[in-house]
Amino acid sequence: MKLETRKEEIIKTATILFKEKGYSAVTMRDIAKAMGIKAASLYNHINSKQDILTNIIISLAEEFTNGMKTVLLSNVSNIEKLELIVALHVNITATNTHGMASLNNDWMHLEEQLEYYLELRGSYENNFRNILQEGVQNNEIINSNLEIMLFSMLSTLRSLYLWIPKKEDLNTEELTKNLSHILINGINK
Amino acid sequence: MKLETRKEEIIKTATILFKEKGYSAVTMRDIAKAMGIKAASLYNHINSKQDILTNIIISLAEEFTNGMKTVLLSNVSNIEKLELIVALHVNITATNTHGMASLNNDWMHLEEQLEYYLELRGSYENNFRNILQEGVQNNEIINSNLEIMLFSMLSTLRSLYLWIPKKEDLNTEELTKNLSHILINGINK
DNA sequence: TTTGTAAACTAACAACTGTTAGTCTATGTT
DNA sequence: AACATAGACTAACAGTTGTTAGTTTACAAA
Repeated sequence: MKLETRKEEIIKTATILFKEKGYSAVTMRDIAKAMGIKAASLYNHINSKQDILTNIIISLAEEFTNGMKTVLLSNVSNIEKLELIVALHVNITATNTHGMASLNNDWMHLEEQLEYYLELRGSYENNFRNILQEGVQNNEIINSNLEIMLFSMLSTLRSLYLWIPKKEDLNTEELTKNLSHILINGINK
Repeated sequence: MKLETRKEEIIKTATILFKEKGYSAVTMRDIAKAMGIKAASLYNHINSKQDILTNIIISLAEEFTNGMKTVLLSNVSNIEKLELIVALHVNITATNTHGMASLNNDWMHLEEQLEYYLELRGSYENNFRNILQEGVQNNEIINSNLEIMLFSMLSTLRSLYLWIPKKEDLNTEELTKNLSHILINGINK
C-alpha cells in the first residue's frame, strides 16, 4: 500500500481554503501558494481541481452512509438511535471540520459523481426519516410534522462544522450528550 | 421616488442563480443570459457584481436586525420572545428564500461592507443569547450549555431556506407554530 | 419634427482560469 | 558511477472573467 502523503497534503490544504471561500473562489494557484509550490506542480499528484472536491465530498458522504448502516443494525430504541446519529455527526465533524463545509455548500459543483452523491444523501435522509417514523409509531416520539422534525435535527447536525472549531477544549462525548438532550427534549423547563 | 424595476429584476435574477451555484460560480454573462440581454447591458443599471451581492445580503441582514429590535421591545416572556424570533425567520425566509442562501454562504465575498455585516450578525447573536440567558435566570429555560442551545436553534432557523421552497402549500403560521414547539419542547413524548 | 434619454448593443481590454508539455534537480538504488 | 524516479520548475495555451468605451435604437417630451 503506497503512502500518498503529498496528495493528502494537497487535499488537506484545499479543504481549508474551500471552507474559507468556497470551491469556486479558490484557484489552483491559491492552493499551490499555501503549500509553497507552483500550481503546475500540483498536477504531479492530482488529476484536476474537480478531483480534489470529489475526494473531499464523497469520502465524507460514505462515512455518513456507513455510520448510518451501523445505527440501523443496532438493537436499541429509536430515541437511542437518534442519539447514535448525533454522535455520528459530532465525531465525523470533529475530525473533519473543514471538509464538512464543502459537503454542505459545494456538492453542486461535483460533476460525474453528483448523481452518486445525491443518491447517498437521499437514502441517508430516508433512513433518518424512517427512524423518526418508527419512533412515532412506538409512542417514543411526539406525533408532530415528521418533515419539520427531520429538518430541524438535520439542520443542526449539518451546521456543526460552523460551530465546533470555536470550542478548542472540545469534549465530543459531552457535546453529544448535551446536544442530544436539547434536540430530543428541547430547552423548555 | 423613482422605480428601479430593471435593477430589481437584475438582483432578483442574480439571487436565484447565486442560490443555485454560489456567488463566485455565477458570471455576469450568466445573469445577462437569464434575462435575455448582454452582460455589458447590466452595467446600465448596476455598478458591479459586488454591488448585487451587497444589495442582497445587507438588506436581509438589516431586516433581521430590525425584527430583533421589535422582539426586544415586546413585553412578553423569554420563551415567547423565542417564538417571535422563529416567526421572524420563517417570514423573512418565506418572502426571500433565494437571498437567504447568499446571506448564509456568500457573506465572505462582501468587501467594503463585510465589517458592517459582521457587526450586524454579531449583535443579532448577542441579542439571541441574552434572551436565552434571561430565560435561564427566570426558570423558563433549562440550565444547559447556553452556546449549544443558541447554536442549535440558530442553525435550524438559518437553514430554513433549504427546506421552505419544497413545501409549496406553505402555511407560515402553522410552520412557525410547529417549529417553535419542536425547538422549545423537543420531540420526546 | 427635433431632441433627450433609457437601455440595449458590439468590441475590446487586461487579468485570471485550469491545465499541459517539457525540463531540471535532488535523492536513493543498482 | 550510472541510473531511475519523485517532485519541483518555467513557459505557455486557450478560454473565461468583470468591466469599459463608444454606438445604436426605441420612445416620449418639446
